[in-house]
Amino acid sequence: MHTHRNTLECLELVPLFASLPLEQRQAIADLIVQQPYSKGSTIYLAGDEVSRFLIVEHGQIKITQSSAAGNEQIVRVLNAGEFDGEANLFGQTERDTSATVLTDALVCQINRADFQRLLHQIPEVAVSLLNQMSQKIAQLEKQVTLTNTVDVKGRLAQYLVETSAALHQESFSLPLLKKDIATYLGTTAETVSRTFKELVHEQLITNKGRQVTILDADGLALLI
Amino acid sequence: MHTHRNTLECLELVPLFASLPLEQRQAIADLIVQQPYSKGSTIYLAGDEVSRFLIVEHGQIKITQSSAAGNEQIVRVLNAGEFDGEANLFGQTERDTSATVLTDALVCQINRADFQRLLHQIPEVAVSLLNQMSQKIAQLEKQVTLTNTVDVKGRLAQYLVETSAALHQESFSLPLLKKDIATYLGTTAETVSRTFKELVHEQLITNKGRQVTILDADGLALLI
DNA sequence: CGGAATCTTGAGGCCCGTCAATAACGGTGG
DNA sequence: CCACCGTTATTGACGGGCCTCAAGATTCCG
Repeated sequence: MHTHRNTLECLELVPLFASLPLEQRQAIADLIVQQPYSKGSTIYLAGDEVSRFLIVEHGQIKITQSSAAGNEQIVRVLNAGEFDGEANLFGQTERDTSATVLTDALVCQINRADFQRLLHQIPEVAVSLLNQMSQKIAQLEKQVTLTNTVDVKGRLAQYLVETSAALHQESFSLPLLKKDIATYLGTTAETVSRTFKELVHEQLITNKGRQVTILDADGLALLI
Repeated sequence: MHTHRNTLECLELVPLFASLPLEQRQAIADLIVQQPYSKGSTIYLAGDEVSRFLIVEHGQIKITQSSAAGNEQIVRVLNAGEFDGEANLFGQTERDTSATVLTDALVCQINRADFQRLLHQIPEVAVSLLNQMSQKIAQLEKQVTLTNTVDVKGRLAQYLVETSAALHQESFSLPLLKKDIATYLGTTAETVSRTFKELVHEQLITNKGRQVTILDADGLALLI
């Protein structure tokens, strides 16, 4: 038995399917399994054989990858409406990343075979997915360039501006722990702590605990 | 007038289209325009309005991105059979990267409208493209993790192993200038030079000019 | 052959990673 | 409500990897 109304809601907030006519969305909704995850739980680990496509209905999920030395690196953070697992719809069945739940989350999942059928039956889904994936590629390329050419202060500035934009407010609560911000930026918690202090001292932001306010977005942009 | 046989050849060596039946490949071949580029020439620059999908038939092309400070960063190198420009088939019409020809190259191009039509007419093309793009995403994620968690020596080791594998030989001529290897690895020419010396000293490789021979692939892998 | 680009080598300094210890938080149970 | 504990954050000292600057050597190519 599917909880039909709920899975439809999930589809509606996802850009990937939002443009489809209702009839097609309903057909897709029947393929979806909803699953809640609580904060701190693991959705999958690197090496797992998981061939499901997943969409975040609400909550936040971090996707991490570990180096041979065992260092954890955050590859990206999924927010509501974002998806993961497209690589596992094709050849690759084994995950090379892990997914951990940052805040209580609701996740919609479609299994590999169903999704494959969907791609062939509804070309618009494939085109829409291509569109989303091309954006993801562009964003990853920017991230590569950023970490290779900009110092930690600039990367933190970039992260704060970006986060502020995503939340549509210049005063906000950090969605990640500072130690997670550190691995996302390719640095350490100590350096992040010191860099926050610098930015505060230069009156570009205020920061008390997890609360951040952007005072001078232009000044931050100059650091990037 | 199309040079029918030539454009077909281009399709055949590209994984993106290789699995299609001949009839469909011929239809696609009619949409393709072939263009030769000479070493050092520019295919497009960041900011250009280029809405063409391009496939490398032979030769090498480097895709670069510049930071605000003006530092050039190599995002990736296209070899024969690889493609670029998928982001410009959808919303984004303006390039945010530049493409420069490393060795004399032959490039097949399809314009945006034709390719869009193709995606809707032949679902296999869309699925195949999704597959390729998902691999690109996985590779970019690995690169992000690598540059963030591994030191220059490890990154150079990784680059050499990867290049050796791509060329199917353990003794080869570097496809990139060392200064380009530097920007690809997110470091400087000086550091690359010193690191080569280290690897030679540790008898993991030999290196005379542009010529490199891998002596101990396992030893290199330990550095990653 | 000659000029330009690339590569190498050295010296010096700074960013940032590591180690270590303390402080501040945040959730839990009495 | 507060005491308690584990987690997270801060701060300092120190060292090392790598960037910068500068000069010379080598290669590339017309």
